[in-house]
Amino acid sequence: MPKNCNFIEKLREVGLRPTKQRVNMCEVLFNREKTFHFTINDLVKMISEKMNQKISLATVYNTVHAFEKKGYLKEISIDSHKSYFDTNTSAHHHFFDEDTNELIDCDENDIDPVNIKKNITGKKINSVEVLIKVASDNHNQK
Amino acid sequence: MPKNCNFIEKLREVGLRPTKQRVNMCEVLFNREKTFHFTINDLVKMISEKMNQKISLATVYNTVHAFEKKGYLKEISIDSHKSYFDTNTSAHHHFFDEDTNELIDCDENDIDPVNIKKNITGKKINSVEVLIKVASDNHNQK
DNA sequence: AACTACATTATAATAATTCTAAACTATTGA
DNA sequence: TCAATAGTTTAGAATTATTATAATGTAGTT
Ligand SMILES: [Mn+2]
Ligand SMILES: [Mn+2]
Ligand SMILES: [Zn+2]
Ligand SMILES: [Zn+2]
Repeated sequence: MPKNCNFIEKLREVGLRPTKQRVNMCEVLFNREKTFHFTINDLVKMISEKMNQKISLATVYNTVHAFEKKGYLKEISIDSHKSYFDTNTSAHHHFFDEDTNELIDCDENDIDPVNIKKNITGKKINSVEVLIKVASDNHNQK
Repeated sequence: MPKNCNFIEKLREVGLRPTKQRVNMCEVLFNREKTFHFTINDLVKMISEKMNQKISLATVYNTVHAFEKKGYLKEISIDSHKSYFDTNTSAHHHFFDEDTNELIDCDENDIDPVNIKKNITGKKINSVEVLIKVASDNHNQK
């Protein structure tokens, strides 16, 4: 999202009350050039630092889930026991760097579209996600 | 794995002591026709029932991780806060039925090989996993 | 301003997982 | 054969992530 979005408007549009906490979170999450990945704990720290005031952990959970439900955020699953969230809500794939535990977006050009030839009968495909685990070229095995 | 494997031998081969608990777990996990997916809690129940005696939760965790390290099991990540494990350790992809929370193996023929055109520089690809989330054809959205 | 619905908060509760340290067991080799 | 040793199991405590609770606060409406 571009700079100087009117987050109050944006929140109203999707039916979320523009409370101080939610607007703050919008600033931290969306008022930047590039999308990024974060954990809840990352986010709590970012908000506390940027806004220079405390925010309740429960509020961060609630608000992140509110944003997720409204399509502002996506949850990404990795072989870890943490939830990662993504401000890039378009359908895309990921590299996961096992050396650094970093989640990296695949570019459109990095990977060909996944071709599913046969689906489960009577079911609709809701999403297709590819996770490519990488590590340094050495003798590194997970 | 076929029936009547000598699990004691198998465990020794990979350097795991064939303790009573490990052999029991092998029976439950591998002495069957088809591979399957399970959570730790599933497994504790299965072992307790089949062996008709208690097993410590910590032992199940330890042993599952020991098996995972030795390549007997694979961990599968889903957008849930539970770990699923898989007795099918070959490289394969999954459907996840969001109606039933069931994890289903993709068949070789269900999906074309994933073509990665550009990898992260200096990194080796350790795994490529596709997760296809499906739900009943109705007005079901996650 | 007052009312109402919704949101935030601190804190407690729950759930999954890991840690601890004592008791136990498989393996080795005298 | 049997003690020594290294590795394993166990119950329970600790840790971590997440969710629930219920009191307090705030946004939107009249
Ligand atoms: Mn979640
Ligand atoms: Mn795990
Ligand atoms: Zn992403
Ligand atoms: Zn599988």
